[in-house]
Amino acid sequence: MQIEARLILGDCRQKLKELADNSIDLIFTSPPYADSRSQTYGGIKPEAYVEWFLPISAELLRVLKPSGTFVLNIKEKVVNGERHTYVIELILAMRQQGWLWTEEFIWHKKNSYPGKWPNRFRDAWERLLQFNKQRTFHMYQEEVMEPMGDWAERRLKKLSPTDMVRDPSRAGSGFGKRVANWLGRRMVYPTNVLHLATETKNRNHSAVFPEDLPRWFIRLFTRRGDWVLDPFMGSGTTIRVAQRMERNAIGIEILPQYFHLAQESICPLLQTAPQQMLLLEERKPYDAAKPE
Amino acid sequence: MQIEARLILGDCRQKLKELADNSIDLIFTSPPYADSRSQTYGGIKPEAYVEWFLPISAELLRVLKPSGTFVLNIKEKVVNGERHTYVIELILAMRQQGWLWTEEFIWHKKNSYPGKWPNRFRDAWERLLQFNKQRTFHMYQEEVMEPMGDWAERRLKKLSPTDMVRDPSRAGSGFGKRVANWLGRRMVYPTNVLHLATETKNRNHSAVFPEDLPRWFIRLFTRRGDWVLDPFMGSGTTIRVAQRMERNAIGIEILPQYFHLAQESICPLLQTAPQQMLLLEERKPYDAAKPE
DNA sequence: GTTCCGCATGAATCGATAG
DNA sequence: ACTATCGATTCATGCGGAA
Repeated sequence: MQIEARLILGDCRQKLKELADNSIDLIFTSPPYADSRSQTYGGIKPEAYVEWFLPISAELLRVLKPSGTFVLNIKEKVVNGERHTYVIELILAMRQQGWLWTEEFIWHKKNSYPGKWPNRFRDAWERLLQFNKQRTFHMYQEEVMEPMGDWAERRLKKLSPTDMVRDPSRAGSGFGKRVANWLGRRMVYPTNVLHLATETKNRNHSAVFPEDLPRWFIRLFTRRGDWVLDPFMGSGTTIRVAQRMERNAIGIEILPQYFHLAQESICPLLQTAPQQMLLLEERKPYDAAKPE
Repeated sequence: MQIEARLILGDCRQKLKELADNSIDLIFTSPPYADSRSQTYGGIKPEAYVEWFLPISAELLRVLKPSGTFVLNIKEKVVNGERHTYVIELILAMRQQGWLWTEEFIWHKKNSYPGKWPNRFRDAWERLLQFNKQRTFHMYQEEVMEPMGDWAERRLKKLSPTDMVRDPSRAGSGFGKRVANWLGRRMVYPTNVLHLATETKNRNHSAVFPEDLPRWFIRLFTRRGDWVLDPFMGSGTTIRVAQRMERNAIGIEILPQYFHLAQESICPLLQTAPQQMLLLEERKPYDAAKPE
């Protein structure tokens, strides 16, 4: 299978227009937060954030396949002692644009060390907003299953008669369990809370998120050969992971230094390639069930 | 110190008006979520939720001290495959009312409701929205410090030793022995992610949050003798915890059966008291800082 | 006294079926 | 078409009794 990694240097507000309609399976990105990276995207003020992002999300809506998913990693800043409202305003505005706000995952940053401010604690979580074009979309839940909790060891050792049939007599909240279904089962489906540590080892660039984060969503929402897009590539974490997982990937980055960093890490053998289109070798089949 | 627990049977939309301006230090509540408890508050439709809540939050703004805090436990439902927007619309509307949206804590529900669906995973978190009247408010951060170590895992299990004495439900359960392990360990400030399991033992009331949840916020935002308010008391978890921690408390509940449940659990010795004003005995001084 | 084990239960959601 | 009801699915926790 030919896997392609297409790295584009430039402003995604323009470059996205070059992508075809309905061509992307998963968009995973972490855009510059308000007021940061002021030299690149013009130092977006929190008050102007929604207005700035909407033309971009409109393009993303266009290029995403109807069966595809857009995952937006974002967290609002504190401004004047308050959490700013630009993120929740963005959700409302994107729904007006036609996006469906399917779910909000929480990324719990496990190793964020407690700090101290007079009025608040250390911020240890970020939003992962899932948007879709349609109510039905591709989701490969089995790919992200996790080992069952310890309780299962003893729980499933012996099944009592009531394990087979549970009375649904409890009005409302009762649910009939079929513990027999769990025999031989070692894995369970995850929840919408992700516990991942932030990566601290890489000193060349400040990684916005750990590789496990895009990996989890790429597993969940794409298969080999699908297309992954990150319009704010940064140093290329999403694209690098996608490429390793044998997904086609498109990354857009406005800052040359980040672009080159991404280029180096994504295709070390082609560092000097003048082309932005990098064709990688065919790879052996990738077993999604086996962690890398 | 005289500690008061005032339980009010009725609709908080009316009963809140009887409370004095600027008299409450902490409001901690979990209002009926949209479409639930339909027989009491009229089964608020998600579309009408904000309109329904705003008169209540206006009263809460009036009764809260300028130095006080309002913590709102809430989570949006899924409607037609999407997360509904009434919660984030409520945040925007409450800011228009004059509230400051200071912070959003995450309650990670370790034992979330089971289930399997083709397009989503189990919902394992809820919002704890912190609102204030002013940028400066009372916050006693040292009261919720935790031992360093597995602080990411068993966050709220770690209470100060004095709590063991003051809180009968904790004492004598083998819990005190572990306290010894914490002594001498370094204490750190927590983050804005709380890891707690829902309590499944309570059969009388269907929608209880664990006692550790109000306890944590009561410690953080109040001192002994302060006033705690829960306008949607339910079976009285918040008020019961507040009373044990020697805070004055006011609870309002519309459903007689919940009200009586609360009354019984909050003041077992005065079950038959016709009065809604319960005056408890004077207690010896409580020193939260000093372990015994 | 511990440890182990059985078991009920919980702010759920989807798709199909019925009115 | 649009709303109401129903069955199916699923995992971790703490209590209480037993070993």
